[in-house]
Amino acid sequence: MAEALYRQVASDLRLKINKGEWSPGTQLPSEPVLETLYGYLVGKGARLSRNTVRLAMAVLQNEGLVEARQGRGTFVRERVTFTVLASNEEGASSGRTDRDAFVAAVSVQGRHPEQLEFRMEIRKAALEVAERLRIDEDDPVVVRSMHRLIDGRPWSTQESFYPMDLATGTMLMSPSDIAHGTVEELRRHGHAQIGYRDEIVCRMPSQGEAVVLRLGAGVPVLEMFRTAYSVAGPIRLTINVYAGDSTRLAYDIGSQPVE
Amino acid sequence: MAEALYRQVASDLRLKINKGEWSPGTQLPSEPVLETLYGYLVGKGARLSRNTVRLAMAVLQNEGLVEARQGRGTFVRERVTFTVLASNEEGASSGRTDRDAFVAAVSVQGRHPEQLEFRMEIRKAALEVAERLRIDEDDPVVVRSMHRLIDGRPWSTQESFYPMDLATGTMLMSPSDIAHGTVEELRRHGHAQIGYRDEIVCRMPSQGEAVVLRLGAGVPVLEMFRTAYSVAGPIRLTINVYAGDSTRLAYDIGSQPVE
DNA sequence: CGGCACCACTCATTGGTACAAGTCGCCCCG
DNA sequence: CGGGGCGACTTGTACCAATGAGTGGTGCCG
Repeated sequence: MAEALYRQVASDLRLKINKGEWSPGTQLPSEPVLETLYGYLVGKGARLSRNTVRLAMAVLQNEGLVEARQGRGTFVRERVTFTVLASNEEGASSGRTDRDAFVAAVSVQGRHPEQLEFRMEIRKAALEVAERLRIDEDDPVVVRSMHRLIDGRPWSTQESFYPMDLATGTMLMSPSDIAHGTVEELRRHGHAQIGYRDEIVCRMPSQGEAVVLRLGAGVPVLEMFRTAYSVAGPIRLTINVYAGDSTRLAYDIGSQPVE
Repeated sequence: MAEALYRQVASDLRLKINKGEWSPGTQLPSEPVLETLYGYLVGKGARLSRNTVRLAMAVLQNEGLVEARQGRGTFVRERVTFTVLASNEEGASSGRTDRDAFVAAVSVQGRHPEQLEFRMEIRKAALEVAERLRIDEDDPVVVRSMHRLIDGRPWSTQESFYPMDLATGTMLMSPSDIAHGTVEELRRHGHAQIGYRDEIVCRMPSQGEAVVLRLGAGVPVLEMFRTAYSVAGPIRLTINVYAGDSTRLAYDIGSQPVE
């Protein structure tokens, strides 16, 4: 066997998509059509079985190239990306809120931002949280979380973790948004932020994430762990999970040339 | 229908893996065994069809949780991650080479680094390259590329693009490694690097990348575009493609607390 | 003329079968 | 005792069939 039939079909379809022969949004031929269309691979006038065609489509879906909608058809996926400049957020001088920062950044790129489902709760710290905040596992932490949307599409989830001893007596314990922002609120209580470390990984989404972010098959997520520090140590851990197909993170390091 | 059978099977297997009931490296029950094992989902004493079981396994493979090897079995995937501190590389003071930086960073984490397949060629600039180097599409660029391995496993590919006018007359045109490093070589020719911008995206690998990096199904890649600047403008674009399941990028922004 | 029912088409799920191909160990034969 | 062959077991590929379920348009009926 030279190469599996379904791989040949997938490769040919992939080629057509990458060459722009089928542009984003285009509907692919239906499965029965593809059966006869690629029948020549096994013989003149022959047809492929439906399973073989579906295996090929599964490959492309897992690559995030196409998206199947039951009852409608299969379409070339189209996604626009939003760039997050992650290196100059949370400037010491700014009095703007986190919300404002997000709204401003998105609006500049000509999109419509939204923040949803703001929640505050108290949880026991998981291992990856405890390690970064330098507390013990299962120590209580304050969690403030939300979802973000761009142009009505789910884009990212955010969870911020604060050590209990820092949060007590501050507005961080309030179950609503803070007008002047959490960074400023912590500063007012003697925990001025001096910097942060971002750790970035990519992986396939969990089931829950796929639902919340409305990710199709074959779309990975970008996960960012931001540990913020005061001079005394960690004051916050923020975990952002971004839809991988519509997010670009940017960091400016050192000096940038004048434009 | 409550939920598709194959999804129920996948969910249950996923749960067992995540709970650590099956640790990394463990062999999963074979397909025929799973058919009977989960037969109870459709009725007492019943069996699932092999297709259903295989669909469930495909889900887990696409999530990067397990890895099937023909003739052997299906195994819980095990991967260790390597962290790249991307924010303090290429310091102006260091005389170290790029190679040394990689080797040192990996060795510190107790692993064995390798660099392979060094190549130099001249190509026409693709759009994404031309935009960042601020040259015209199809302008010639010097490309220097390599693969990197950790503990004998492919880990990342790197391609560095230099504008033709900067590279001519420098060692960048030589088809071999530069002892003092490319940053230093450019500085000697009047193009001192003052900073860079990193852009990070994640996506599913192309077929070629999956082969070169030996990625199993369901493993995404992290792609980093690093545009380096002198005071006059862009002097280099480096594109790194990392195996997503074994890479963590880190950026330190602002001050870090003293340890 | 408006709304609803139905049909035609799409992909989704599940069942079955057969054979190919890779891996490994056992057993027999030299 | 050593080595090769064979067989058992694994996943991979390919086919067929039937039914479920979502979408959209057409046309009939009130």
